[in-house]
Amino acid sequence: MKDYKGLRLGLCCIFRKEPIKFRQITAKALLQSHREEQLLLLSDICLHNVKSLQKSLYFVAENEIGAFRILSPLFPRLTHPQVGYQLEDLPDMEIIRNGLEEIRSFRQDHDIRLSFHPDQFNVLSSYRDEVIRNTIRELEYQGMLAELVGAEVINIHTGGVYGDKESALNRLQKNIENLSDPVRSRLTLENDDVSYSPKDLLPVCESIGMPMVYDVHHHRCLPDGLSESEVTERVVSLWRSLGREPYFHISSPRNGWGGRATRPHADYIDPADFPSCWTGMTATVDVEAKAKELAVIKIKETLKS
DNA sequence: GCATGTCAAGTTGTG
DNA sequence: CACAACTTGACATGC
Repeated sequence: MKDYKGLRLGLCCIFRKEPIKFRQITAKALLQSHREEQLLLLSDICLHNVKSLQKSLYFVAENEIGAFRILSPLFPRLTHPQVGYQLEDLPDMEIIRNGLEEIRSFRQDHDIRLSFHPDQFNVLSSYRDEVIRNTIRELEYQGMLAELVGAEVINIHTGGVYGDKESALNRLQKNIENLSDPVRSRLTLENDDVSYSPKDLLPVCESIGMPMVYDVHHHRCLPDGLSESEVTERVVSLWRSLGREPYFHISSPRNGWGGRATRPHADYIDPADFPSCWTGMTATVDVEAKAKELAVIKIKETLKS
């Protein structure tokens, strides 16, 4: 049984070199077939993706990577209004469920931290009922999956401001209260690079006991007067007060810090971008870099020396 | 084979 | 005002 003390690095969703692929399908493609055929196709893809997730965890364990972010469309189009489905509808449902259970126990035995990061369409601060409804449906799907595979975190961004941040944050809090327990207990808020900084989110998170995922790259794109070590300290005590391990994100800009286009992610992490106050800490750091597993392994080596 | 356009969904900032 | 960016890629189509 692996037990991570100190920094635990996380891999996000997919691989660059390692031959582990996830399959996809669009609603448009599905709509060309009848329901029975759709479900056969979807079953194939879901089964393939569950096997790929198993392989991902084997790779992660072998390379002493401590966390893995599961890509959102693991079960593609599950909540789509026209072609959506339930696990029970899939012909291979039993093998799929067994696969998910195997993932859950492997994760536990190897102390691998699993997370979800729902897409940008999930906005709990929206003033539109339809957006909220769709968001909740998607979050509930990810919550159900999180239960099945033993994932601990469902991390989202706050979303829009709509010209009035305070009202938006109030709507966010109200909508969070109405989530089911599997979702609410896993939900985390991440600071973004255009609207919500740690200074905006920390008071909310601290008041409702919601952990905050600290993305230091976003913080550098959207400075708020708080220093990185100040934010780190508050984020850490927030997670610890909930008895959980803190969660950070790191990435490097593809085009350097000088120009305007700092947002796109680079292939690797520049060690100089890694906050010095994080080293030696017991925490998880997801590595958001385009070279994926290669970037995680590389920064891991660098941090060791 | 390989290059290219398309994919459910929201919001913001840029050109 | 259209479009890219966001965590980004995979797939279908056409040459």
